[in-house]
Amino acid sequence: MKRARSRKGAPGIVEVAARAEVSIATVSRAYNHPGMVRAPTRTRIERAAADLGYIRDRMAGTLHNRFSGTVGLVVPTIDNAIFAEMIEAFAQQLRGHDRTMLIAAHGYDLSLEVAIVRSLLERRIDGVVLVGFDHEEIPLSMLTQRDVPVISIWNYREDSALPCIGSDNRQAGARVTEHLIERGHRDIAFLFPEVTSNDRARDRMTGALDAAGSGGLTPPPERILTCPYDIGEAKQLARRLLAENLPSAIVCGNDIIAQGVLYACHALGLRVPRDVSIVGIGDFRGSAHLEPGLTTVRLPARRIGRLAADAIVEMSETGLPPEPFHQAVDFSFMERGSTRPIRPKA
Amino acid sequence: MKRARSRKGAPGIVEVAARAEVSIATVSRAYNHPGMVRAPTRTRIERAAADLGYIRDRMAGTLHNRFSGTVGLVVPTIDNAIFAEMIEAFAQQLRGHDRTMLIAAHGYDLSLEVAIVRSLLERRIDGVVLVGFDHEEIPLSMLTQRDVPVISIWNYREDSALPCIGSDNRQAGARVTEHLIERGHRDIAFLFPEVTSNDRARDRMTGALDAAGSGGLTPPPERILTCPYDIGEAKQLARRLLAENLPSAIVCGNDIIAQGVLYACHALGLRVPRDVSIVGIGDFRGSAHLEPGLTTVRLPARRIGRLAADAIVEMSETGLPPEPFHQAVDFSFMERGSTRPIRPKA
DNA sequence: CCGGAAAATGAAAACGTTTGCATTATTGTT
DNA sequence: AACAATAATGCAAACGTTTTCATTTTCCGG
Repeated sequence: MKRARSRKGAPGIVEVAARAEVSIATVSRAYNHPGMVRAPTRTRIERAAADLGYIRDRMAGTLHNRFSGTVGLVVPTIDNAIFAEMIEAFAQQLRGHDRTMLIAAHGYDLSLEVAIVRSLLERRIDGVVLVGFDHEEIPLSMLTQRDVPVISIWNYREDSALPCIGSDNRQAGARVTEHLIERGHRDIAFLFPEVTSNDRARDRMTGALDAAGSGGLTPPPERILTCPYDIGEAKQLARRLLAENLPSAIVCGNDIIAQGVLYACHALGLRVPRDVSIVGIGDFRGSAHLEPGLTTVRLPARRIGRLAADAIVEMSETGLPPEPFHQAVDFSFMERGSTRPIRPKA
Repeated sequence: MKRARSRKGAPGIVEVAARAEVSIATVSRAYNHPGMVRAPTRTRIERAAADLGYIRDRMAGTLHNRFSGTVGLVVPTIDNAIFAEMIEAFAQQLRGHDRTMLIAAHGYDLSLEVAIVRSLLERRIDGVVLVGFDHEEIPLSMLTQRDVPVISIWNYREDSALPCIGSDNRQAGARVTEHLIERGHRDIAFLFPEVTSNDRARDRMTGALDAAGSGGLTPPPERILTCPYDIGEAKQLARRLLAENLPSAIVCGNDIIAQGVLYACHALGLRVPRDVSIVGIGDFRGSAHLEPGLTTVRLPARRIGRLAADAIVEMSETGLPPEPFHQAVDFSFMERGSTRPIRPKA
């Protein structure tokens, strides 16, 4: 049984107006268009508000305005090193714009996204940021029907239907693979997460495999493995792979998998990079400090978060698509200790 | 210049009511008290709503109700392995209660908390969850003045002023230290994060040092170091410590520091646990899979998140303090490969 | 088939703001 | 000092719901 709490000591705009001896309209303006009210009046109002401990009710305002000052962020998961970085940067940048973040995770279950977007819409968000390009049709149409700005982040495609801010994951996958090929590696294994309904992983894998092809390599099926996003499971999978038939190098779909693989090497007494080279993708916090440091590609998570915040706020204010519509944010290749050149076997 | 977007195709309750040929009151009831409207009517309404693509505006309802269905979570940072786990569990559990999470991070700057709490209050949250016990007076009083439920999570004290759900960090600190002492370690170094305005770290350190004292140890000042929450910096700090004057064991304030220390050992060619034992606190994702596995204390992050969600929702519904007011959630000691017993030097 | 109780529905008044329009105060100009 | 022009303020009508109270409909036993 719900019991409504009494609105004990919460003064409203009316109380402030009374105390400052002005109308509520003036109080409202003092907050929303400070330039419109004379300095002395404003001071009186500020004083009154402070005395009373007034906190305005933005929800009430939202009713009249078109804007709630709240932006939705929908991610696969919060509990992920590199998303977390992006999320934090996004939230912080939003605060700078006097906006608040509503966040929800769907755990890679796209069908959950519709419920989530719906719930966001019920809260009258000013915009939504989604991760990647794989989405169901319904949530997208719900958003466009209501003219709520949407952007896709993390991945980049020059021809995406949604405005996007992110790195080209195909290139990232290609980059690390090329690095290995350039160094003379020919027997390369590929460990990627499940790619269904995950365009980032899919693009990375495509990029990696294409690069292999361009390098004259055709990795046999047993060299292409699906691996969960989890250090422990990656480690276990890698142990089997490494024990059976050691490749000369391993391309990992992300740094977490790479970390698992590296630990598997430690556990098996294999030396990295002497016995096997490892590359990751992402450059998670800590990847640089592994022993040896992980060769990987740095995805600028914080930058993407900040840019996304700026873009979605601007879109909600102008009502226009962002400029540029497709924004590629550069990644950088980080060569560290986990890879080394090999002489091709004669 | 702001340009208000037109409310293009967004039907309101009025449109639904018209199409279903009932009054708006009935539509409202169909959503909020389904039992109150006859099945055929309800079906007509649902049909109409679906046809129109109606999404209710909870903000408008909030105006009349006391509740917004939104709960605030204020954390030091989102970008932290173990908080992220808690956050995700919290958000998920909230969704189960048909609530949404507003989250904000203050980056260990408590003075920011007041701005954050204020901003939450402006959004009419139904409750706030804070991390730990170190808080400024103002945000707390703002909350109590408005009768907004608050709970503190993560840490536990049987006499805290705020209701709390968390583990006893003093005990956690003591537990890992005792483990080392029991195994014969006498020269123990302590690496803890800055403890000002961080009661969790402070309690862990207190616990660790107390345990040392009870074990007859009085660690000299050069064995007690302050270490940032960062793998790289911890690694660097540890390199110096280990090179100068090797202790037989190291107690780390959290698993991130422990990870840095472990990498420092690898880098220096020290074998763990042969040359030095390491313990952490937290049991972050991945700590089990390090080589060697990290001996640590598992703090049940997800459980805390879930319990917190349940508690804050219940408080907002009943208006009563939670039961129990002080909830200790057990941690478990995880003995793994990073520690070993030593024979005391004769 | 009726009367009365119970259940379902409707009409209208909130909720706390913002803003268009009307009104009043303040300038600056001769 | 008087007048227009302009700036500051107030009044009252939104905004999209929920809920109270009154009214109508349904249900049921006689």
